[in-house]
Amino acid sequence: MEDIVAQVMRQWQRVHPGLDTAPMAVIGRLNRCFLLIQQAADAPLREHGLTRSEFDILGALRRLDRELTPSQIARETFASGAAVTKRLRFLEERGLVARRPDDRDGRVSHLSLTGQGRTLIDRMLPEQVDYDASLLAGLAVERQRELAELLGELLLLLEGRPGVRAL
Amino acid sequence: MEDIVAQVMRQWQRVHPGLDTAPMAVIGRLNRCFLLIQQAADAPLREHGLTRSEFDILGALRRLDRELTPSQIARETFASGAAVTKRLRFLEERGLVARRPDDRDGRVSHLSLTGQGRTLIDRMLPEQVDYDASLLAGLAVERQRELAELLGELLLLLEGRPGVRAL
DNA sequence: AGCAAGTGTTTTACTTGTAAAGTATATGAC
DNA sequence: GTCATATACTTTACAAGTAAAACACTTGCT
Repeated sequence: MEDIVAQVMRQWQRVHPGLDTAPMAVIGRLNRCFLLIQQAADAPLREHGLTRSEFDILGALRRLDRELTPSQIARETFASGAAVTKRLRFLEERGLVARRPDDRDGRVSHLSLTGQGRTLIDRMLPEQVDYDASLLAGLAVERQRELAELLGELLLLLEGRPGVRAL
Repeated sequence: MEDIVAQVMRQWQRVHPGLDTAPMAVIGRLNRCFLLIQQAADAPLREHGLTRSEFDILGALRRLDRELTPSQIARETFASGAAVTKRLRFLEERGLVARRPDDRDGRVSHLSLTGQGRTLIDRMLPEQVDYDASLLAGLAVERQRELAELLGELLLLLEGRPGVRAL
């Protein structure tokens, strides 16, 4: 049986016989897997009234286990400053994060999880991981490991480019 | 050297020692690879004044090599009908696709590439494939093949779910 | 024929994200 | 001290997508 990307590659071969479609086999599939996974995995978040991006902010605050400034959050979650501003407003209004001014630098503020925020992320995270695991469940564990390793190689490569960096 | 997702996994391990972070190794990396690739690969499209989604419509018309209705385009490009309507308006205004009414069914129209549209996609496609190839170039060909195969397995699995289907 | 139900497409109202400009504060040269 | 420049963050104006409603037409039942 053939996946949708293999079908698309064959269609291209028919109209452009000379074309080397090999890169599509990786990148097309990666795109398609991403979209299907995202669609599936965002559903449980919606039930808690959060978008993926908001969840990522709570996650960053929890896993780094300390206060973060808006720009640190932007870097950690690979988001623009403007996007972080909006999300923090929402998370503050919902009482999930709290803001504290910096003592020395008036431009900066520090965000932390409230009790409620921490409770929420600690409930959601295992849910999310389990859900992710269920999406992969049809793949043998050894295949999952191979896939993780190959994606790690690729990611390291892509991170080497001009692109964004963490922390 | 460690990729960003491996770092995040270690951070989670520190604050939640019991947590099985293995699913993140696949899904987190897949997400991150997707975002970096998208960011990189969309740049050449912008130079031609197209978004990825508009490019996908031209691509579908080219590779299927026949007229398509808006709903066929929606299915082929995994987009909502509303999104397709907007994109077709833009592509028509730019003279890249042409619309023709159906003889028998007044609700339906048929879209085809104009000469200009076909010239554009035939120029862009090899560019895009080459660009994709360059993103993967740091990975040995054999590793690329393995990655494509594993992603194909995963994709087949994910397509089996309730989700969207092609053609 | 006439109407209920279904299908194909577009429109509307809204959400989310971005780039660029704007605001406020800090830093270093003089 | 004060000014130019840099930094941190927010606001604004806009782009692009969606879900649900609206619209237009077709189909099949009677």
